[in-house]
Amino acid sequence: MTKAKPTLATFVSQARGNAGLTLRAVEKETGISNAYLSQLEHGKIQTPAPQNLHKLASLYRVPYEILMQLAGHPIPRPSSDPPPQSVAARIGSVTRDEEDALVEYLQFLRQRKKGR
Amino acid sequence: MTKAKPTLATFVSQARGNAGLTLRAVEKETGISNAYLSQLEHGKIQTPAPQNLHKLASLYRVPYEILMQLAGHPIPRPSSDPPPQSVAARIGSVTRDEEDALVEYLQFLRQRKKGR
DNA sequence: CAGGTCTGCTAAGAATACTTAGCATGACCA
DNA sequence: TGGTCATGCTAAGTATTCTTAGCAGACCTG
Repeated sequence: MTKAKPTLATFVSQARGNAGLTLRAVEKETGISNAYLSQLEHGKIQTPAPQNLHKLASLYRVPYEILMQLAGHPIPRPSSDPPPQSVAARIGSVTRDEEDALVEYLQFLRQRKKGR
Repeated sequence: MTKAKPTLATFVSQARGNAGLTLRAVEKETGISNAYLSQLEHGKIQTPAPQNLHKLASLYRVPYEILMQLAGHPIPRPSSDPPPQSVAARIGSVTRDEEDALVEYLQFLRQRKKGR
């Protein structure tokens, strides 16, 4: 019952194994050097670029989101973001129309400041 | 009425303007150095880390996805092809770790669908 | 003016993603 | 045996993100 969470390294390594591809085959397909792929599968890379994760995801046919998550990258969610602290304090909770008006006002302030 | 397609630099710069924040205020909130923010707003940074884009997105109250897109990072396709059938076809031979990851992914999908 | 603070900017350095070059092992074949 | 290839790995170098340190101008206040 080991629910050991997979690391990015092990996940990518096993995914390649399942696909039955060699490092150099992956290199040929993705343009990512086999040396780098080896390092990646040995956990020596902390945060690979999303671009590369995407290439590997489509090649291995695994969800891109999972690689992103395992890499520690924030995943773009359709759900809205929580209210930001400092800005929230500045503008409080407002309707969308009020927010638009406030944005205009802030732009005006900034513009005037620049004019000086 | 010509809506010029914004670069990441201009977008982030204007977003900060709209929020009425200084570079150092953003630094204080996000932990990203003001020097780097300045470079970012002048187009001297090509692909900022998603982690940093996420911080800026929530602070400026702009969609994270937009920043990702402007930065050239691949974004997960909304719901067009959530479960890759190639993996499903292979499920009989996946490892336990991969199975766990798949379960996580399905939970993520359900939650997202529920979210909005 | 003199001194202080706030703003944005840049030069230089540190950290690290990623590549190039090449080594070691093993399989296959004459 | 000897040769050639395929495979994975590592050392060293390059490129780029991100930080630290500090400068220059604008705005105050005395």
